[in-house]
Amino acid sequence: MHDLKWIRENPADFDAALARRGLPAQGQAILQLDARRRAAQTASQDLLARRNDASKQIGILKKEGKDTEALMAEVAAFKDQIPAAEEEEKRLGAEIDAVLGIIPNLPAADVPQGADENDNVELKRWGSIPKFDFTPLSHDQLGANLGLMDFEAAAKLSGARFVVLKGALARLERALAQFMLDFHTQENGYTEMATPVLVKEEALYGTGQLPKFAEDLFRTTGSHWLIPTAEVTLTNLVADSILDEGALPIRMTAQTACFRSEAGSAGRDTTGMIRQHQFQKVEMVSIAHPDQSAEEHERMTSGAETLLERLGLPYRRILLCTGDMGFSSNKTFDLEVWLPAQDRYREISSCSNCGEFQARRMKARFKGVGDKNTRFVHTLNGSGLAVGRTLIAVLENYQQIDGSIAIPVALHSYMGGITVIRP
RNA sequence: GGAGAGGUGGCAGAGUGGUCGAAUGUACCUGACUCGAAAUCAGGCGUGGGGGUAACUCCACCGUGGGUUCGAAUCCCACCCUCUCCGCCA
Repeated sequence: MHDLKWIRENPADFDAALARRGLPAQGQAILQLDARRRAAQTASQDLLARRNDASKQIGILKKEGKDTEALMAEVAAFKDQIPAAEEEEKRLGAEIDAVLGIIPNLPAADVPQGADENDNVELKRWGSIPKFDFTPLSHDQLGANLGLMDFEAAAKLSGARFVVLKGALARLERALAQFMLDFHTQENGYTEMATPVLVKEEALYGTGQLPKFAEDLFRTTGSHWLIPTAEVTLTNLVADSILDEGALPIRMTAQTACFRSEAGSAGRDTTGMIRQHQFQKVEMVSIAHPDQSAEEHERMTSGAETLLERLGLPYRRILLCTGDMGFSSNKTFDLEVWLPAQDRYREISSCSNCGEFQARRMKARFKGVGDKNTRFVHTLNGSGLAVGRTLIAVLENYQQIDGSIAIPVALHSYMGGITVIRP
């Protein structure tokens, strides 16, 4: 959500930033609506003020035992205008909200201009790409050969884009999540949280998934929606609050199942575990002071990188261009892990600074000691990491010629003595 | 699911139709006293929005949404949430 006041004062900057996102100018249209809304507000408030004043007089007169007939008649004369005036104000307000609610965050100044992922900028690479003296298999082939990854069983239960893991692979998924959580909580300053995965519409509005991206989500027949990421629950924990400045930054992490309809992804990544309707993810969320959010963004991304490094998985860091960034983000780093069978890097983490965009939508503010006004916090979120994709990366990068998987040393203590998963 | 109680400012807690955005206490901030602190005293102390260069002023908000009324924290209706007891249950 954007600041109307700011748009009023900087309509050209607003439109220029929208243009960077490939969107048409909307400043003028918004400001016209805004002017109409404020006029309606003034009109309706004027009526209310007159009514309040008259009512107060009536109260005083009655107390003095005087006649109030004349005044009451006077109020009645304009009172019936009030509902219409309020209605008009409400209608225009809703109209503005509808327009503003689907405008994405504006890109930060240092985000490169671009149309799509081809214009993203690679910032760094870590690790050496493993060389195999055999043809490396894909994770789903490896999993099937091990007899521990079953897409047909999942299809029987749930249809396409689900998986059943078994034995050591189920254990590996659990080990990875636990390894990640232990790092975040013990070394990275995050507090572990366990949150619902079913949420109300308001929460999804707060983080920006709604109203625009309803088709990407699953919803219940009741009024709940399934979260596509724990970013939704963790970030919305500070919704409708005024935090003490000293409490910032607030760092939270959670492992949850994530649910995505993958509408519009038909035909992409149809085999294997890359793109599932349900997957485990460890998420990091930071609620930061505006002055420190850039620093926090770097810190968060580094944390995700550390996990990949400890797992010995080659990756690169990408700075997303304006055309590839998510709706709520003003700057996003993606981490992409090397997948030998695909012979390319694939996204395994996305770390975004949303600035005050989400905070405005969910009214998450802070106040310093002695400050007169509240300010909006900055919200950041990042995967640390997508557990399913990390499992894929471990399988493919640590595969051996006999089809066995060597377990990265960092996971040994989590695997109950298993150091190699054999067919 | 059944029965009952309740949702008021950071917290506690008054307020059942009228100068109530809301007593009082506490916490917090400022000042006085003090070498300093405590105690004490005085003042201040919610959020969002409109108008105004400003001083300032207006509107809304007492769980949420409707309604009654000249006027609603207070009355009526619906919903949500919390607590207690009963039933069921991972």
